[in-house]
Amino acid sequence: MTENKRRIPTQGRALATYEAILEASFQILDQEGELRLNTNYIAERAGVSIGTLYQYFADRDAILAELGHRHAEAIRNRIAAIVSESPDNSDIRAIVRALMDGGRGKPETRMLLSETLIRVRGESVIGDHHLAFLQSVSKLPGARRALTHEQAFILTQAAISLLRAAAAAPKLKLDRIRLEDELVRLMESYLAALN
Amino acid sequence: MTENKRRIPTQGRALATYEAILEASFQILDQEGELRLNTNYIAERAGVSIGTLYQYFADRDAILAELGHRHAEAIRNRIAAIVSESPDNSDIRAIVRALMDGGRGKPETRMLLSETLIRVRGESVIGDHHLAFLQSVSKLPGARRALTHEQAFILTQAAISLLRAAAAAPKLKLDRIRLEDELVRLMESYLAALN
Amino acid sequence: MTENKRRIPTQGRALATYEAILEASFQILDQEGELRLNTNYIAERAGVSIGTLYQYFADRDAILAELGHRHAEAIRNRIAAIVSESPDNSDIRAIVRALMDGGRGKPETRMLLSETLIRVRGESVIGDHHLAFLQSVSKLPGARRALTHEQAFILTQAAISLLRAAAAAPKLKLDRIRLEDELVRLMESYLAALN
Amino acid sequence: MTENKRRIPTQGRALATYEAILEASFQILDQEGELRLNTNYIAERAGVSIGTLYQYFADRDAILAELGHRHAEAIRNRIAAIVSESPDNSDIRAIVRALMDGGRGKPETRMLLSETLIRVRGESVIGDHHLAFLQSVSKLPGARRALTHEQAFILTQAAISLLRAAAAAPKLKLDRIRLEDELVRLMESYLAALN
DNA sequence: GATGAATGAGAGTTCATTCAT
DNA sequence: CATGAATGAACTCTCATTCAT
Repeated sequence: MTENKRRIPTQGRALATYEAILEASFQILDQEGELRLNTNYIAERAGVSIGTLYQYFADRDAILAELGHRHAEAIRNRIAAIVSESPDNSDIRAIVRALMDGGRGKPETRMLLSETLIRVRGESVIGDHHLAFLQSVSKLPGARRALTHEQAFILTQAAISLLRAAAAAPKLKLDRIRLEDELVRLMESYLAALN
Repeated sequence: MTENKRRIPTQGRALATYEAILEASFQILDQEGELRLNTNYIAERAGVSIGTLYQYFADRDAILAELGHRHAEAIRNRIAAIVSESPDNSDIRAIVRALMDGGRGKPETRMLLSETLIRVRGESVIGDHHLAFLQSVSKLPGARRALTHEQAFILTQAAISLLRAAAAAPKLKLDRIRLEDELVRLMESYLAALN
Repeated sequence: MTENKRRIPTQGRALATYEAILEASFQILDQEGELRLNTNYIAERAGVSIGTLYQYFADRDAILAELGHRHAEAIRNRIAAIVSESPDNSDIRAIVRALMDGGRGKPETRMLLSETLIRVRGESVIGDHHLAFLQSVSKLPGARRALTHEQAFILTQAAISLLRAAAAAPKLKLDRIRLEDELVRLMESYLAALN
Repeated sequence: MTENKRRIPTQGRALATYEAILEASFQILDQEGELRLNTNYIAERAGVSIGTLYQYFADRDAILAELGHRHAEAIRNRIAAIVSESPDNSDIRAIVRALMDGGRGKPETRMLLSETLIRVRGESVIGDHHLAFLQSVSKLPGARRALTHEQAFILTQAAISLLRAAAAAPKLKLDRIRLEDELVRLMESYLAALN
């Protein structure tokens, strides 16, 4: 809110411009990498002038932040959807899968968006994830006790962090299915150990 | 070795210069952040000319890589030392502690160095960590079976990744002791689950 | 056209800037020599920022190329004008004179511009000269037969090359009138020998 | 003599070093192009220290000049040899052939060496060529009269200049045999026209 | 609101040359 | 004589951002 120095438009053409800028940014990020993501190029790809871009976003980071924000929201929605669909069955695997598949773009892009969000918005973001994550986890049979700050951190960040590490090292060619299995194993065993 | 396009000196003055450049780089990174780490400033702080800097390092990344290399080596040495000192007692906690305390600088700096190393040197680095890590872990009672690629990845990267995440969000003010406890718990329970 | 990575402006202020950069470049080249022709100095003399310069020209060579392009065009126009004015009388001397006098600047500068154009744009340029040149030459009484590749090369390059050589050695203090006479003699005798 | 600020060695090891520097320079020029011809690299390839290089050559241009000097000398020797072998038969073709084949290296390299010599030593060089050239030409039946400055220039530079132009535009793929024929035709017809 | 020309600090890098050892 | 570590002026080019129109 206060972080975006510019108004977020809610109507018509202005909204379309706003979205075009974000979409262009995402495309560049996903297709050409972070190095090519500069404001002039974003404006060009979005079909607006650089001046217009700055009418909607205070600076370069604001664009990145919004992109990261939406990415995080997509993941949270996914988790929420999974949980609401089958509240009894909601388990670790569903959450892990949401983390792996949620959002758009290549794993590297998704990683970068998560990173960026943390970098430019700081703590609050992790708080967001905490919320969605813990809400889901707390419904699990094995999560009775109150969690310490550090335990919550592990629960909410372990899978994300490891997926990030995996995305950062594509040369390792980790198998997605097996990785999912191991992440589930990691978290389930940790959850069990907490009780 | 071959990655450094410039000669690594072995004698007197040149070696001192080489070290001065690395030391200055580390100081800047630790005290002023990555943004201020530019080659001109490094040279200035090292008390050498920019030309001298480029006689020892092919480019900016080469400096970062060497710093990361040394950081990783420090951690490996630490792990090796812990294990060799009390081979029977070597346990997960010792390894986690090595990861948390090994190397110099603020957590953020250490994180950045690990990152950088992965970014500029790629896979091989993770391989190095794998080696040191697995050698230690494999001596533990609970690690009998052959590990899959993905399991090894989890074992070697979980603690590192989470420490990285913790370093990236200093605002969370996580307690180091408790975090260590949880990391140990996480890994021990995972190891147990693997058998 | 496609070689200029940056947009060529067609409107007011931008066009003036574009021309100012070219004019400043030409002045520097003509007055201070190629060594002083660096982008910062060009921008300074043109009264624009270095950033502006790079908005219109992809790199230093692009400026030189455009200068060379205009120079070549000036010569071609001159030849065309001479030929169209007195189509019957158009002779070798008119062409040689166009080569000697066409374009602006000192002989050294003109030579350098021709050179540069060839260096950065390659063959196509020579092709352009060929065209203008041969069109003129082919109207002469003594040029009936079809020319081989090598003959056309001699016809189009002999005068240019020798003028270049003359410009490169100002210490020889060659007399322009006499040089013109000899170039005419050279080419007329060659043309005669071709038949 | 006065141009080389350093002594030209005539004995043993020093001479070998001197030659090694020149040879390395030539190799670099011919194989890797002018851009890679920097003093540090020359010293490295010559197997001497940069300091030693500067013991024998006042500056970078001095090396280039000596290379150009030797190149010109090779051509002169060639012409002299051709003429002395068959003084009766010595003709334009022999001279043109000497210009085309004399010296070592690719056409581009030879061209560059000629250029360089002119650039760094100026007029005197052309004088050298004049000498050798005119001596040969004056023995021809068709060159009786005294030549003007400009006529001598044409005679001595036409073939060189055109060969230079040909070397500068390798894309034209001019045929060496045919080009030789045309150069001979050009010069013979000019010589005839002079009488 | 929208435009896009203009800005300019600053980054990385090269290379001829010097001089203490 | 030879070494090679050190120098630093100079250069090209990028990109986030501003502001007059």
